[in-house]
Amino acid sequence: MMKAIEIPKSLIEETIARIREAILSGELPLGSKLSEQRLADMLGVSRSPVAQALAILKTEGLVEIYPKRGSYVYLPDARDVSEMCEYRSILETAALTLSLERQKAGLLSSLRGAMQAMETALQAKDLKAYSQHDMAFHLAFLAHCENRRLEAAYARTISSVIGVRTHVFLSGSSHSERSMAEHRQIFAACEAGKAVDACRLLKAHIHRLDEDFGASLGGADSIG
Amino acid sequence: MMKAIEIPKSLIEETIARIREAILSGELPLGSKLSEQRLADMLGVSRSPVAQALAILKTEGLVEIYPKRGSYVYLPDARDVSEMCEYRSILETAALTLSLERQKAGLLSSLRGAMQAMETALQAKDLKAYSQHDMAFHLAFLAHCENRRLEAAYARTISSVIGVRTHVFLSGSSHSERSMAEHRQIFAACEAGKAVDACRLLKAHIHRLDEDFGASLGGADSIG
DNA sequence: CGCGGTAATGTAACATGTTACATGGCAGTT
DNA sequence: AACTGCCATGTAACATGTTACATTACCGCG
Repeated sequence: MMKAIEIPKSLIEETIARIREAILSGELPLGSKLSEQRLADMLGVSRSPVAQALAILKTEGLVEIYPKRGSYVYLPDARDVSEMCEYRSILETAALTLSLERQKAGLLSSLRGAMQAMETALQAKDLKAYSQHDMAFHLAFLAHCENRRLEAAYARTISSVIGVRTHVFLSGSSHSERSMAEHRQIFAACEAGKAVDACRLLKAHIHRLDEDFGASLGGADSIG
Repeated sequence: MMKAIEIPKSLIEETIARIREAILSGELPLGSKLSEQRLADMLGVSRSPVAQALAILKTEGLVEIYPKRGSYVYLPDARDVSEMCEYRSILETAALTLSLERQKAGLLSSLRGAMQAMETALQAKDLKAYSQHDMAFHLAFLAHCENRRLEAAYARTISSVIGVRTHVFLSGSSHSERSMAEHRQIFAACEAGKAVDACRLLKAHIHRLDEDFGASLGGADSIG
């Protein structure tokens, strides 16, 4: 049987993905200037798809646009990060509660898989892999909550969190062992069906980024 | 003292606002086809700003884009509306809780103002005004929660809710008196500082749209 | 030395031209 | 009548040209 030929994504989608990736990986540092023309040249496309991509990334909070002057990678201050974490924890605890009600078995199975991968990565000291599976752990709540709007909203907001986390990682203010322990606790609460406890733990866990970001500001004035 | 001259908004912003308004008012019915060219002609602009506007409206969930084929006003089914309401109630109850913690006095004052305006509009049987002040009531929670991300997320999501509500209004399945009573209850709970009760009432109130939408589907097959 | 004006440059906003894709109808074949 | 492929049309994706705005540096003048 022949396989369907793969339809190439639109240039805009591709451009969005590339720029987002560059920001999340730290290749385009927080606060750095983005010229449509330069980005277009780098990616080998014209300015149109770049302009549209930046407009979309703005709605994700990853890019700030100053009309006629230029665009910049977002540069959160402590308050921004704080609000970001609070918002994220609102979405994620809601998703946790719903998925525990609606797809508990599937949720636990996904969480278990992510946790095992995290343990492995931690022992191998592979921080990148750890980070990916950490993300998978959190995405599991969204994948099983049976609300596509909530899932989409989370996807839209999580990018900027990852961007901050990359920055924190690069500045060396992260604590993987504690993080791992917290994930284990959250999982245990979910398994026991204690939604309220799980939410409390999850909220505290998410707000840890706040502290780490503060530490990264104090430790090294790497931003700006 | 001279007043600052007003800077004309960008065409894109203006285009977004116009198209959004047309959808929310029912001028462009749910599910109807949108041609970039026709919209550009109607608004007297070129296709570029229209294309960008549609891309943004897509992220708000107001428009669906099928590559190379055309764009359409969103056409939610019962499940979509259900998820929309659930998502909205997640954001709004979170905002209620936060604003009660952080700016209780300001919140109560805004709520009171909105409620009085609603009463007046109800007595005058001015449904349009009622609807606007109803919206102001709900926005008060967001305005006082001190989390700009949450506020922005709400702004992005509320459009599609309004679009559905317009449809419900037009099909005559709305119940303003009951709505008014619910707002009074929510306000009372807030005033008493009973956040949990207020959230429960608010959630039920928001999900009322669900029922009304169902009724509008059954009563008249006006969609599609 | 400070100030006002101006010119140069970078930038995106916007318009428009070109291309490729999706669709529907129609004709030709059986 | 049914099926097949072609063509006409509508559509947006993308590229590029043009314009207007914002910022900066500089220069001449007080």
